[in-house]
Amino acid sequence: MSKAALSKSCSKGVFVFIEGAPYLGPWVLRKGSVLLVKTSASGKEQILRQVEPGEVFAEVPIFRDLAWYPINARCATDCELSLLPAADVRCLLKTDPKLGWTAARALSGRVAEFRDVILELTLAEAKQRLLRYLLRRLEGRPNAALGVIRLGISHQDLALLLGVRPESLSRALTELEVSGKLKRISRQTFQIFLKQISLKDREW
Amino acid sequence: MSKAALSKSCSKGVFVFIEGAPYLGPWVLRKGSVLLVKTSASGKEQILRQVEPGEVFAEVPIFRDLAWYPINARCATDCELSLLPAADVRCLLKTDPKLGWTAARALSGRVAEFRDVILELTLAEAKQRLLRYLLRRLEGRPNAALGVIRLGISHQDLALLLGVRPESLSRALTELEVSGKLKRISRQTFQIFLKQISLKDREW
DNA sequence: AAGTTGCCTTGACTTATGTCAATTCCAAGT
DNA sequence: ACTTGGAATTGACATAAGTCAAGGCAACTT
Repeated sequence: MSKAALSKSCSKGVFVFIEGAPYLGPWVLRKGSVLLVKTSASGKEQILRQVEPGEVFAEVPIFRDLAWYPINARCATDCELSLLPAADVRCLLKTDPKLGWTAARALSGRVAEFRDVILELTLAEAKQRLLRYLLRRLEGRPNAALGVIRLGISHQDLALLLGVRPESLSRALTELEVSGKLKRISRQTFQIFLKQISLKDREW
Repeated sequence: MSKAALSKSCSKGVFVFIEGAPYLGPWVLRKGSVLLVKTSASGKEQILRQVEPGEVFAEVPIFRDLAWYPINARCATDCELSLLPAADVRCLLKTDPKLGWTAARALSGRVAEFRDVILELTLAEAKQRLLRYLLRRLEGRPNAALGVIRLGISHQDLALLLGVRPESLSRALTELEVSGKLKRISRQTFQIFLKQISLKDREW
């Protein structure tokens, strides 16, 4: 498999690509955290996805034959990335037909993810969304019982991810702290008190 | 191609399948309108997609190996449907490797759709969402210039689709009528005055 | 035709979240 | 240790949308 992956380092705040830039291919995030952001004509922003190390992003245009990246990708932290050149990927997909099936599996996962984001946005309110985000972050970790989270993303960006204003996020955090569901250790670190979290907080 | 499609007729309001029911396979909508609905634990509902004739739905579980339908499918009107049995579809996908590629294309379209729904929900407010929905319905039609729309969906369901309460939809409609952007001909039919619609209404 | 039923609409009110300005906090650099 | 600038918080207020209750309209039944 001659995957000619092109490596790149980006520091915090830098855009890996912006909306409308020529589509070079999907990226693999090796280290750090990347945010996929859409900016509206009126200047509002929404973060569609927080990419974790090991994940692939910007793979959809491969299948839709788009010549441009449809969104912006900004580094939330210093990052290390690899570009998988579009031509190579397309070639690979043609030669090995089984990869089509693999791709379909991956994309169906993305559909499910986005479906959940939609439900989250419409069925839960801001405070609950924040709590559920923190819980999800806990689940992904090995020592989930401990209940300590390092955000790894600025409050501003987290607000965009949750679809609220930074001020609202700030208020939601203090409310959760007052109600005993979490404790702020530092701006980036929280302790979550799982015992104080009811089923209603976890469910839609 | 031995597609053993199983035909079925459903009348308005009937569920084609409900969340948690054993996964039989994807469906093709031949006639009518089907709504894919998620119900939250607290009883709130959100419509994820309005399926139009000719479209396939509930295909994601094929690729995710789900044994149950993850959402509800309700007929908004009397419908005619065909079931594509899961076993047959899986078999077909194995024998013809090119289909994996086709499936990936279809799924990437669904990802883009859902991405747009997320942006719509977070970047536009209710009145604008309604107007944009109506405009989208116009575009899909041959005589788009005419500017007349038949909803084909109850106001209640449209509200769920837009992620608002029926009352809010009602108010949004009257506001759009007052501002001269549309005229209610009947409860189901509207005339859209394209000249009165600014760029801002169309953009995010 | 009158009555019934199920939507849709309207009105009055509440609540969540947005907005904008003023601080305060914190971390990086001098 | 001090300075400084960006980020986070807080307060006061505005507004979109939700809630609940009442009324109206239209289609169907008898």
